Amino acid sequence: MALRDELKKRGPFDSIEQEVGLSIMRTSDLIENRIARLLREHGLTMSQYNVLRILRGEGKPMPCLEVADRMIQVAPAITRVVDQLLKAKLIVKTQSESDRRVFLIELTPAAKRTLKAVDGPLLDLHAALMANVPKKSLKLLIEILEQTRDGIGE
Amino acid sequence: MALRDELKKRGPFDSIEQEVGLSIMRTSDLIENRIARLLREHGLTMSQYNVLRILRGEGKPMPCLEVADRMIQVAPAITRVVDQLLKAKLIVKTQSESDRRVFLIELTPAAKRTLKAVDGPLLDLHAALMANVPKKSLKLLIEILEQTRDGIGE
DNA sequence: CGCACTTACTTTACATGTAAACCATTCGGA
DNA sequence: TCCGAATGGTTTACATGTAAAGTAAGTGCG
Repeated sequence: MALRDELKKRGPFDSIEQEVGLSIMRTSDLIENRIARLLREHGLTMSQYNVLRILRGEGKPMPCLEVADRMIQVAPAITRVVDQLLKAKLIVKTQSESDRRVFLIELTPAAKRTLKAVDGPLLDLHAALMANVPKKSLKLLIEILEQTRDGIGE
Repeated sequence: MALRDELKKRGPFDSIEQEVGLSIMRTSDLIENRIARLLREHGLTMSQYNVLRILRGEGKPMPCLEVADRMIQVAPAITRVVDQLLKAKLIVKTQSESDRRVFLIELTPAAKRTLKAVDGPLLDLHAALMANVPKKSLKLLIEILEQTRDGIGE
């Protein structure tokens, strides 16, 4: 369905650029909702999952802010997510000995199990979300979006 | 820059579908941030602006939930935004006489002035955000994203 | 007529994002 | 060596999104 109808918008868009912007944001929203719902079934929120995923990718303890940096998130947000994950016993936090300002976080075995349980369904979900779009369009989409982001960079 | 580098991701993506999903979400985020910043200069948040914009589009008083519906937002969120806009004297709220459950909201002259002041800069911003992308790609983007959304619909 | 059901909102509780101010620790340089 | 600046985090305050429960006011049907 055309975006204009989805949004029950009366008039036409003011410009094609505006329509593209809204289109990207709307599509993103739909995808996020679906992913969030899947993760919720496993007791995780998006940002909690992201922290765990980054820690797994790294494979060893990481400073909080470095995790935040990879999520392109601001510091206060990480502090809270880390607190939640600590409470859920999905990570452990230790003070670095070489620099006592630094706190390192690390996955617990329980977190690793949870991640493993999420892997398959999440991959399936991504595939399902894009099932309607031919591979060729997907490649094109990646290219155009990358080009778009390059033009936005602050 | 490739998404993988932007996210400082170590390994490759697990699938092209996943990469597209992340790419859409990341691009959306960048756009939203820029728009939010512009609106903030005019004392508005995204959702406040959206409410005002919808009211202007309608041109006459509207029930709260109908506004929420067009924003694809859930009821509680609207209640709060409406409260803020009331406090900022950008809308007025009256109880419908025909159905006393319904509360109608309407723009104040101040809101109309604010909207008018935002129109130009916002249109310029949308154009600037997409300046890097050829018109043809924009049209393609709209098509592919629409196709994507059609495949997601719940 | 009267009671169950729906509708239009509001309230509360929780997760998240942003900005600004605040600690503690470390670093760099006079 | 001592002090101010930079760094790693936390806290607070505010806007937003979601879910769930509650309230007030219509609607429908026996």
